[in-house]
Amino acid sequence: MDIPAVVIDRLPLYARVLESLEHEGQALVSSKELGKRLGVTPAQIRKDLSYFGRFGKQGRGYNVHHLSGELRNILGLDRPWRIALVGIGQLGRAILGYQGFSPQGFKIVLAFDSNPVIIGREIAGLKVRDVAQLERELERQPVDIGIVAVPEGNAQEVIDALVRSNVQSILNYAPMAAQAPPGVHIKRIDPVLALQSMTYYLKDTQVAPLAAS
Amino acid sequence: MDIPAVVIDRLPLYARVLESLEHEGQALVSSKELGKRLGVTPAQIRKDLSYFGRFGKQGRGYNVHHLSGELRNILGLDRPWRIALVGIGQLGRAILGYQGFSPQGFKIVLAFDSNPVIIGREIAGLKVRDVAQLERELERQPVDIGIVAVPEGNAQEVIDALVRSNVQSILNYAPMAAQAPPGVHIKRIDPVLALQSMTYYLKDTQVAPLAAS
DNA sequence: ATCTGTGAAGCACTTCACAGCG
DNA sequence: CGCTGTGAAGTGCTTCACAGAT
Repeated sequence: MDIPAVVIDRLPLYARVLESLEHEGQALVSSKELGKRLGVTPAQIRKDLSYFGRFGKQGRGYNVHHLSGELRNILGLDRPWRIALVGIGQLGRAILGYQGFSPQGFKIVLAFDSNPVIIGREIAGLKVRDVAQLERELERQPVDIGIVAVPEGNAQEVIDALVRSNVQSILNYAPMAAQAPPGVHIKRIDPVLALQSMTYYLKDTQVAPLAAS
Repeated sequence: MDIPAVVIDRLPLYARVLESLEHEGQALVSSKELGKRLGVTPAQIRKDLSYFGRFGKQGRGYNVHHLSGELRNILGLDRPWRIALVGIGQLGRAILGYQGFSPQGFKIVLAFDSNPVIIGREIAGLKVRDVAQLERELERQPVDIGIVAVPEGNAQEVIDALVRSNVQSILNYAPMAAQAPPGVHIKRIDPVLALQSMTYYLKDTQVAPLAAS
C-alpha cells in the first residue's frame, strides 16, 4: 500500500502531542481530544492511523503510551540517524550549534564547506572537511541524511553529490526547488519563501508604511 | 474567487526563478521551460498563473520581466514588511543575524523576550523588549508579521498575544500545531519535524549503526 | 508550427456516517 | 452508550487535451 505523503507529514505532530500527554500522565486519549489539540478533525486522525494498524479500542480510545511507541517505531524515531551538513557559513554554524537535533536522535557527524579559510578548522567539535572530498568521505563514513546550507547557486550540485553518495533524504535550506531522482526525498525549509507566500494575504491590510518609522 | 493555498505557496518559487532568468538576460520563457527548472508540470504553471490573469502570449510564452513584476505585485513583494520577533534565545539571535530577510523587503523592527537578563540589551542593533509589554508595544508600533522563536510550551500564548495585537501572519518555529482564529495565517518551520517525516522512508535503508562510529 | 488558457476528466485527500466492538 | 475503523461520498487539486492566438 502507498501511504499519502501528507499523512506521513502529520505523524510527527501526533507523536509529539502523545509524548506530551504521556508526560502529563494521561493513559487514554480519543481521536476527538487529539484532534482538538492538533487542530485536525477526529476522522482524519482515525483514518491516518488506520493506514498502519488498529491501535485503538472502541468505546475507550487509544492507549497513549502504546500509540506513542507505535508511531515512534513507524517513523523510525526509536533509532539514531547520522547527518552530513554541507555549508558552514552563518546558517551552517547555527545549525551545528542547534541543540534540538540530538535529543531527537539526529546526530551531525560530518561537516563540509568549500571555503579554504575554514576547511580543517574545528567548529562545535566537528572538523570541517573539503566539500570537494564529499563523496570520498561519505564512502568511508556513510550517513542517512544530508542537510544543505549552501547558497542557492551551489545547492543543486551539492544535492547531486549527496545523491551520488546514496543519501536518500535531504533537508534543503536553499530557497529553490531542487531536482532529484525518484526515491530521494527532499524537504525545503526556507523562512523567506514562507513569508513571501503569507504576504499575499496581507496585501490589503499592511499596517503602516515603513518609511514612517 | 478563492485561490488554493498550494497555488500561493508555489508563486514565490516562480518569482525567484523569473528573477534569475531576468538577471541572465532571458526575455521570454515558456511554461515548459519554467516547469523544467522547477520540477513542476507546464500545465500546472499555466493553470496557477491563470488564476491571476493572462500573462502569456500564445506561440511565444511569457515575457520574463513582465511576469516577474506581476508576481511580485500579486505577492506584495514590491513593498516593505515589518516584523516583530519574539524569543531572543539561541534561535532568535540566529534569526536576528540572518542576512536573508532585508534584501527581500522583510525588516525586523521589534524584538521581545521574557528573560530579564537580556531585556533592555541591544542585539543586532535592536533593543530587546519585555514580552509582557508586547501588546502595548505593538499598539504604538504595529507590525505586519510575527516570528515566534520561543520554546514549544510558550508558543501558543505568544501567538495568542500577537493575534490580539492584530498580527495576521505568523511564522512559528516551535514544533507544534498552533491554534489561531480564521483569517490568521500561521506557517510552521521546524527542521526536526521535517527530518522526522523523512526518516519514515529511510527505515529500511539505514546505513550503519551509530555505535560503530 | 508553437505555446497559452481553460473546461473537463482524472486523481488524491478529507469528511461523512455507521456497523461493530468494548 | 462511546468511540474506533472504514467503505463511500464529497471536495479540491492536478493533469489532460484542444481551441485559439501569434
